[in-house]
Amino acid sequence: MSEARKSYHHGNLRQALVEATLKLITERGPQGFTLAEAARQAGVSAAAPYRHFKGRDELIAEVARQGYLLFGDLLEHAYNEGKPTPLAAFSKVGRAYLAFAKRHPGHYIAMFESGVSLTGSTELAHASARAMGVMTRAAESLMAHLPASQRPPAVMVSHHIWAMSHGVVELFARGTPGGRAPFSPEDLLESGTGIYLRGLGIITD
Amino acid sequence: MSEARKSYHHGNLRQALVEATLKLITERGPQGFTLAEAARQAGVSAAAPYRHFKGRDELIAEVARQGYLLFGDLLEHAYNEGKPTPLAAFSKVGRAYLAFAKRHPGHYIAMFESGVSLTGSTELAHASARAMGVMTRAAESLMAHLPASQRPPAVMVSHHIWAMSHGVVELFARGTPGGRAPFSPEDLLESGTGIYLRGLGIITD
DNA sequence: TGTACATCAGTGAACGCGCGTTCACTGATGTAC
DNA sequence: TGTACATCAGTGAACGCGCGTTCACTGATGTAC
Repeated sequence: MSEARKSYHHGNLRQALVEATLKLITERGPQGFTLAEAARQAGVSAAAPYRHFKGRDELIAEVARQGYLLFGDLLEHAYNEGKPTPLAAFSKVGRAYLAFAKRHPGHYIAMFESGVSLTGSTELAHASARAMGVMTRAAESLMAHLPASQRPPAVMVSHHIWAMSHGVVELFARGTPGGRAPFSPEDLLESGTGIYLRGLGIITD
Repeated sequence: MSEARKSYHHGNLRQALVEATLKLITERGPQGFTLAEAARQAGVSAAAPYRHFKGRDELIAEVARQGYLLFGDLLEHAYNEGKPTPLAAFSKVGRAYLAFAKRHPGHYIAMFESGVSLTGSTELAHASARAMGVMTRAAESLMAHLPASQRPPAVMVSHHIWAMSHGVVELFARGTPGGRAPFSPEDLLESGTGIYLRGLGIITD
């Protein structure tokens, strides 16, 4: 990290700033990050970032954008077009959600806790919509064989799952409030969605 | 707000600072709050808060503490010792959770989004544990008549519900990410917990 | 292949700002006698 | 009831700090001919 540059030009400052931001956000939270500190970590003067970003907010938005892209990719990969079975694929998506939050906390925080506005940028909105679309598709194929009368809208189901996943991440996978929980985040999410799916009539035993 | 004081002494500066903090947190987020601004809103010099709090963090912790107390009271009241039925009481608790987050956003943010540490203060930890205890008791009485073999631990169930509630609040009841949702937060939480309870075997139809 | 020149991506100094915190102080209040 | 005095809860000035941002600048790179 922050090797002394050989040349006057950095080479890839834009991405270096993104990575410094990830590190800072992970260590100090969404507000502990400053443009000046990111520049410092990239081994560059405080004015340099302005060659690549309009300002602080645009840098965070870029981090969030990259986060949504990666998130979408991981969810797509986990879903794998619903193979081998819709239920197995759905479970994998849930696990992928939690794994993403744990392995990429900086991205997760930029996406969901930084106050970044999805309406601010078309690309951001698009990246976000794609990721959420995977969850909705997973819910849809899961319910394909339920009688229409007892089949709630797929978007609603994906929102339920999203809410529970996000709640587990925020309350139990991070440092603070629920910290002393007797169950791991993974167990909680797995058991929670299990009960939920039984309620939907998708699991019966 | 911030009436000119008549006297040299404020009278109730401590609580006035708490209220200014609530207002600031609500309007600008947990980090948009500053001690200096809170003092200004209370009509007092920037040094005055130090007569009542050691510093910024202690003021936020006090706001969180009051929040947990109020939260606990509201949940207790909603639960009402499980009357008229455990199921009805449980539903009321869920609605009370969401109502609290909406009606007292400043408290909610201080409690769950400010990074305040529960281990920092015994009183805080106690107030928090009491509020969560209500949810666990509600889950317990709800499951009292389930056969032991298919009855998950009450703490686990209350964590599931807590996670889903928190997720709904963060994603759909606040400004940003899920903003454009086709369902209200209330509907989402109601339908989500309904499906979950069916999965538990508490609702059957 | 060489050269002139435009453009790009940095620098470093400077700015104004608001914050958190400390300090010696002073006005107001409460209490002992 | 009056007075002396201790304590409490404010003031206001000052500090050091780091931030975001702008600006004229300069070294490095790319390109037309």
